[in-house]
Amino acid sequence: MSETKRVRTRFAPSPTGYMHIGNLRTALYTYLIARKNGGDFILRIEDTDQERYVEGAVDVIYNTLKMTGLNWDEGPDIGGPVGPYVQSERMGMFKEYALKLVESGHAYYCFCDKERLDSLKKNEDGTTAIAMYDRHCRNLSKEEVQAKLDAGVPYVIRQKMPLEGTTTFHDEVYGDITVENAELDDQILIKTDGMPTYNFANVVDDHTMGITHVVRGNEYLSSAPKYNLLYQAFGWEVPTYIHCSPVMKDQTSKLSKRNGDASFEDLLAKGYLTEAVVNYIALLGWAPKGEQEIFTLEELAQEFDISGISKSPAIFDPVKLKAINAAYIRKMTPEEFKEYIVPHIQKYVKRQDIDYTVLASVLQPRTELFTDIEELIDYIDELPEYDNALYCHKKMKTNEETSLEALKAVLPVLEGIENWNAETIHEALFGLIAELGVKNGWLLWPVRTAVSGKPVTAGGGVELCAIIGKEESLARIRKGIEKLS
RNA sequence: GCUCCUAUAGUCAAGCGGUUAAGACAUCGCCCUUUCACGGCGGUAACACGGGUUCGACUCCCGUUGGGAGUACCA
Repeated sequence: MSETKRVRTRFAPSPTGYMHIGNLRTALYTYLIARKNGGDFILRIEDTDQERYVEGAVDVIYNTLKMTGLNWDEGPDIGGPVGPYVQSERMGMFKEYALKLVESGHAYYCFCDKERLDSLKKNEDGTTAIAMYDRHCRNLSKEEVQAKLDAGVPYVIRQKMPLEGTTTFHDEVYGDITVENAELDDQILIKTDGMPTYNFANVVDDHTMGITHVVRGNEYLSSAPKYNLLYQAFGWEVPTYIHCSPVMKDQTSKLSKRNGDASFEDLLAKGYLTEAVVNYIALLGWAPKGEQEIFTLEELAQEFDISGISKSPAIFDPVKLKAINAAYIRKMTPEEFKEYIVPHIQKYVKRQDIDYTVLASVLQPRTELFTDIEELIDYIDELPEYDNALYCHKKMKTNEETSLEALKAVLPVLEGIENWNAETIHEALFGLIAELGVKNGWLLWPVRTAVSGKPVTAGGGVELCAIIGKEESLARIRKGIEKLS
């Protein structure tokens, strides 16, 4: 292992139409490892499966990575020294590499047809047999091979696995893993159509692109020994492997498209901030050294360490995501939050002549997701129907009588305010409180109730009045007085 | 079936043979307070089980059980 070799990582998604959270996490870790080490982050599109190709899927990949800030240094759109970066454009080279392996005795031609292969997978009694190729063509003589080739018999090229001994590979998160070579299937490298299988293309691509750290899901853990053998057969340096455990929906099932919460897009649609999502998934399967949990992407690039990646599957917890989202919202400046929330307020509130600044300020500490705000602002357009019982509050020492008294005292004071805003209202009402020598709640609770008609609101009486304006506030207080009389 | 991986509170997780077994989210209580939040303080809650190894195991080994993955001319 050369210490000075520049770190190069790659994210190699298949364009399947949406960005799975587990995939995005892999992309994030891949990116972070490159950045942490001052290396290159490469994007390679693995589109060799024409059947699964989805229109526009590549854009989803681009857009997601851009939005989350996972900027790539080389990729299909920006090029780079080891292109092309789209696998389907690299097809020409693989067969040559496979032929080299045939020559060196690490691979061989196989002429078995599908029928014969299928028959191997079933026992005479119909039960499923060991799903391994029986190596029928492994020992054909040069002449036999040539004869079949000349006759134009379709073939594949298979990897020739050692029959005995063991193969050990090293993974940065799982450590050394050893398997019996006898367990390894003589996997297909080149298909009948001359195209490489994923397993083969991946190794060749990673090597020719100079990838030093391979980050991927741990579903590849079992194929890693085969990869290693391939690298060795070519005489190539084996990259550093980092296998990540899956992201789960619950104890037994993976996060899936069906659940509607598996993709990055879905999360955004639910109201989550991209920074919060990135922050959360970083934590899902990785633990920072210290106790800080809220990180910007730049901070993550500093803090990230492979040793913090965990081995067991992690369950995606929307509640924790929500808490992190809330932390991001509280971290915004009041101006940022206002800018962010006003468009959402306008989805639910028709009136335009309200004090958005005060409204935003009372909403900010109470908003975890912007989709939560609807019921916090539903009193603005019109006063909800409410029962006089709402005026009774034990702790505030209020009841219908005291409330009537309070509202009657409040009305003229508010009427007298020229410049209607939160400060002047506060000043006026607290002046009245001092004058009457009553508890804050005794006066303010009825105001809040009369103005909102709700038992729970974002903001107190002063803020509510400021938000809905003088005219509307006075009208609602008069209505309250009327109801209580 | 076979092979590989994995196992600390409800969840994410720290821990690398000797700890009062961190922290965060959730939950509960208190304080603050014009409601609810926010904020502050505190509480409940975990080493899956059984064998070893060791003076000593959450930590190492072996099983069992639970969970995940692989076993394609898909990626």
